[in-house]
Amino acid sequence: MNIDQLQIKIGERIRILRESRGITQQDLAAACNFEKANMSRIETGRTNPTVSTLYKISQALEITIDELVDVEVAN
Amino acid sequence: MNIDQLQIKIGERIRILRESRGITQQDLAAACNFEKANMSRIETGRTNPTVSTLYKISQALEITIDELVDVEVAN
DNA sequence: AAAGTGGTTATCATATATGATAACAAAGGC
DNA sequence: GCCTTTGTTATCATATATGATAACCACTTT
Repeated sequence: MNIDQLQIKIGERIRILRESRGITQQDLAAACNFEKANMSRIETGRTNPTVSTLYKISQALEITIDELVDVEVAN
Repeated sequence: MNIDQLQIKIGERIRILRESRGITQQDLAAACNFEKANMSRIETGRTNPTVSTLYKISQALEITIDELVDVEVAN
Protein backbone atom coordinates (compact mmCIF):
# COMPACT_ATOMS: atom_id res chain seq x y z
CA MET A 1 0.00 0.00 0.00
CA ASN A 2 1.47 3.34 -0.99
CA ILE A 3 0.46 6.71 0.35
CA ASP A 4 -1.84 7.53 -2.55
CA GLN A 5 -3.76 4.33 -2.03
CA LEU A 6 -3.92 5.01 1.68
CA GLN A 7 -5.38 8.48 1.11
CA ILE A 8 -7.98 6.99 -1.20
CA LYS A 9 -8.83 4.26 1.31
CA ILE A 10 -9.26 6.77 4.10
CA GLY A 11 -11.40 8.94 1.87
CA GLU A 12 -13.57 5.97 0.97
CA ARG A 13 -13.89 5.07 4.61
CA ILE A 14 -15.00 8.57 5.54
CA ARG A 15 -17.55 8.48 2.76
CA ILE A 16 -18.97 5.16 3.89
CA LEU A 17 -19.21 6.31 7.48
CA ARG A 18 -20.77 9.59 6.45
CA GLU A 19 -23.36 7.96 4.22
CA SER A 20 -24.18 5.41 6.91
CA ARG A 21 -25.21 8.37 9.02
CA GLY A 22 -27.35 9.75 6.21
CA ILE A 23 -25.64 13.12 6.07
CA THR A 24 -24.22 15.11 3.18
CA GLN A 25 -20.65 16.33 2.68
CA GLN A 26 -22.07 19.73 3.44
CA ASP A 27 -23.35 18.53 6.81
CA LEU A 28 -20.17 16.76 7.79
CA ALA A 29 -18.00 19.65 6.67
CA ALA A 30 -20.09 22.03 8.72
CA ALA A 31 -19.72 19.82 11.77
CA CYS A 32 -15.96 20.02 11.25
CA ASN A 33 -16.05 23.76 10.61
CA PHE A 34 -14.94 23.69 7.05
CA GLU A 35 -16.34 23.88 3.54
CA LYS A 36 -17.90 21.06 1.56
CA ALA A 37 -15.23 21.48 -1.13
CA ASN A 38 -12.60 20.54 1.41
CA MET A 39 -14.55 17.47 2.44
CA SER A 40 -14.81 16.42 -1.19
CA ARG A 41 -11.05 16.80 -1.52
CA ILE A 42 -10.54 14.48 1.44
CA GLU A 43 -13.11 11.86 0.41
CA THR A 44 -11.68 11.67 -3.08
CA GLY A 45 -8.18 11.14 -1.69
CA ARG A 46 -6.77 14.26 -3.27
CA THR A 47 -5.04 15.46 -0.11
CA ASN A 48 -2.75 14.11 2.59
CA PRO A 49 -4.67 15.13 5.71
CA THR A 50 -3.08 16.04 9.01
CA VAL A 51 -3.96 14.44 12.30
CA SER A 52 -5.95 17.50 13.32
CA THR A 53 -8.12 17.27 10.22
CA LEU A 54 -8.74 13.57 10.76
CA TYR A 55 -9.48 14.23 14.39
CA LYS A 56 -12.15 16.81 13.59
CA ILE A 57 -13.77 14.34 11.21
CA SER A 58 -13.65 11.50 13.72
CA GLN A 59 -15.27 13.73 16.32
CA ALA A 60 -17.98 14.74 13.89
CA LEU A 61 -18.61 11.08 13.11
CA GLU A 62 -18.47 10.21 16.79
CA ILE A 63 -15.75 7.62 16.43
CA THR A 64 -12.12 7.48 17.47
CA ILE A 65 -9.37 8.52 15.13
CA ASP A 66 -7.95 5.02 14.99
CA GLU A 67 -11.31 3.73 13.76
CA LEU A 68 -11.21 6.34 11.04
CA VAL A 69 -7.86 5.23 9.68
CA ASP A 70 -8.46 1.52 10.13
CA VAL A 71 -8.31 0.78 6.42
CA GLU A 72 -5.43 -1.58 5.88
CA VAL A 73 -7.12 -4.82 6.77
CA ALA A 74 -10.70 -3.92 7.41
CA ASN A 75 -12.63 -1.79 4.98
CA MET B 1 -9.09 15.84 24.12
CA ASN B 2 -7.87 18.75 22.03
CA ILE B 3 -5.50 18.57 19.11
CA ASP B 4 -2.44 19.52 21.14
CA GLN B 5 -3.10 16.72 23.58
CA LEU B 6 -3.67 14.33 20.71
CA GLN B 7 -0.35 15.23 19.13
CA ILE B 8 1.38 14.68 22.45
CA LYS B 9 -0.38 11.34 22.94
CA ILE B 10 0.61 10.15 19.50
CA GLY B 11 4.18 11.27 20.11
CA GLU B 12 4.27 9.40 23.40
CA ARG B 13 2.89 6.32 21.71
CA ILE B 14 5.54 6.42 19.02
CA ARG B 15 8.21 6.77 21.67
CA ILE B 16 6.92 3.82 23.64
CA LEU B 17 6.72 1.65 20.55
CA ARG B 18 10.17 2.73 19.43
CA GLU B 19 11.76 2.06 22.80
CA SER B 20 10.04 -1.32 23.04
CA ARG B 21 11.99 -2.22 19.92
CA GLY B 22 15.22 -1.00 21.44
CA ILE B 23 16.00 1.47 18.69
CA THR B 24 17.01 5.13 18.78
CA GLN B 25 15.24 8.10 17.22
CA GLN B 26 18.12 8.07 14.79
CA ASP B 27 17.35 4.51 13.78
CA LEU B 28 13.64 5.04 13.42
CA ALA B 29 14.10 8.26 11.53
CA ALA B 30 16.49 6.56 9.15
CA ALA B 31 13.97 3.79 8.54
CA CYS B 32 11.46 6.50 7.64
CA ASN B 33 13.97 8.38 5.50
CA PHE B 34 14.14 11.50 7.58
CA GLU B 35 16.35 13.12 10.18
CA LYS B 36 16.40 12.44 13.91
CA ALA B 37 15.47 16.07 14.60
CA ASN B 38 12.20 15.53 12.76
CA MET B 39 11.48 12.41 14.77
CA SER B 40 12.11 14.33 17.96
CA ARG B 41 9.65 16.97 16.80
CA ILE B 42 7.00 14.31 16.29
CA GLU B 43 7.63 12.43 19.54
CA THR B 44 7.48 15.63 21.55
CA GLY B 45 4.16 16.56 19.94
CA ARG B 46 5.45 19.74 18.42
CA THR B 47 3.95 19.06 15.00
CA ASN B 48 0.67 18.04 13.47
CA PRO B 49 1.75 15.15 11.28
CA THR B 50 0.15 14.17 8.01
CA VAL B 51 -1.13 10.72 7.21
CA SER B 52 1.88 10.04 5.03
CA THR B 53 4.28 10.79 7.87
CA LEU B 54 2.35 8.56 10.26
CA TYR B 55 2.22 5.87 7.65
CA LYS B 56 5.99 5.85 7.18
CA ILE B 57 6.42 5.54 10.93
CA SER B 58 3.87 2.75 11.20
CA GLN B 59 5.64 0.88 8.43
CA ALA B 60 8.99 1.31 10.14
CA LEU B 61 7.48 0.01 13.38
CA GLU B 62 5.77 -2.80 11.51
CA ILE B 63 2.30 -1.96 12.73
CA THR B 64 -0.78 -0.56 11.05
CA ILE B 65 -1.51 3.14 11.06
CA ASP B 66 -4.63 2.68 13.16
CA GLU B 67 -2.55 1.00 15.86
CA LEU B 68 -0.24 3.99 15.82
CA VAL B 69 -2.99 6.51 16.48
CA ASP B 70 -4.90 4.35 18.93
CA VAL B 71 -4.36 6.72 21.83
CA GLU B 72 -7.77 7.91 22.92
CA VAL B 73 -8.78 5.01 25.13
CA ALA B 74 -5.81 2.72 25.14
CA ASN B 75 -2.37 4.12 25.70
C1' DA C 1 39.50 16.07 29.44
C1' DA C 2 37.96 14.63 25.04
C1' DA C 3 35.01 11.93 22.07
C1' DG C 4 30.85 9.59 21.23
C1' DT C 5 25.78 8.76 21.79
C1' DG C 6 20.93 10.10 22.15
C1' DG C 7 17.83 13.59 22.20
C1' DT C 8 16.15 18.56 21.86
C1' DT C 9 15.56 22.88 19.88
C1' DA C 10 16.03 26.78 16.58
C1' DT C 11 16.14 28.08 12.02
C1' DC C 12 15.66 28.02 7.15
C1' DA C 13 13.73 26.95 2.43
C1' DT C 14 10.37 24.43 0.10
C1' DA C 15 6.32 21.81 -0.48
C1' DT C 16 1.77 21.29 0.49
C1' DA C 17 -2.47 21.24 3.58
C1' DT C 18 -5.92 24.19 4.76
C1' DG C 19 -9.72 27.53 4.25
C1' DA C 20 -12.37 29.82 1.16
C1' DT C 21 -14.73 31.08 -3.11
C1' DA C 22 -16.62 30.22 -7.45
C1' DA C 23 -17.90 27.63 -11.41
C1' DC C 24 -19.52 23.46 -12.92
C1' DA C 25 -22.12 18.86 -13.58
C1' DA C 26 -25.61 15.52 -12.49
C1' DA C 27 -29.88 14.31 -10.57
C1' DG C 28 -34.38 15.32 -8.71
C1' DG C 29 -38.49 18.13 -7.85
C1' DC C 30 -41.41 21.84 -9.09
C1' DG D 1 -38.21 24.64 -18.75
C1' DC D 2 -36.16 26.28 -14.07
C1' DC D 3 -34.53 25.69 -9.34
C1' DT D 4 -32.42 23.10 -5.66
C1' DT D 5 -29.37 19.77 -3.85
C1' DT D 6 -25.16 17.24 -3.81
C1' DG D 7 -20.73 16.64 -5.06
C1' DT D 8 -16.45 17.88 -7.89
C1' DT D 9 -12.85 20.64 -9.42
C1' DA D 10 -9.90 24.76 -10.06
C1' DT D 11 -7.83 28.49 -8.01
C1' DC D 12 -6.00 31.51 -4.62
C1' DA D 13 -3.78 33.17 -0.20
C1' DT D 14 -2.13 31.76 4.04
C1' DA D 15 -0.56 28.68 7.47
C1' DT D 16 2.23 25.06 8.52
C1' DA D 17 4.43 20.36 7.79
C1' DT D 18 8.41 18.66 6.00
C1' DG D 19 13.41 18.05 5.19
C1' DA D 20 17.68 19.52 6.45
C1' DT D 21 21.44 21.60 9.10
C1' DA D 22 23.60 23.10 13.12
C1' DA D 23 24.10 24.07 17.89
C1' DC D 24 23.28 22.49 22.18
C1' DC D 25 22.55 19.50 26.59
C1' DA D 26 23.10 15.35 29.34
C1' DC D 27 25.28 11.21 29.84
C1' DT D 28 28.73 7.65 29.09
C1' DT D 29 33.12 5.91 27.71
C1' DT D 30 37.76 6.12 26.86
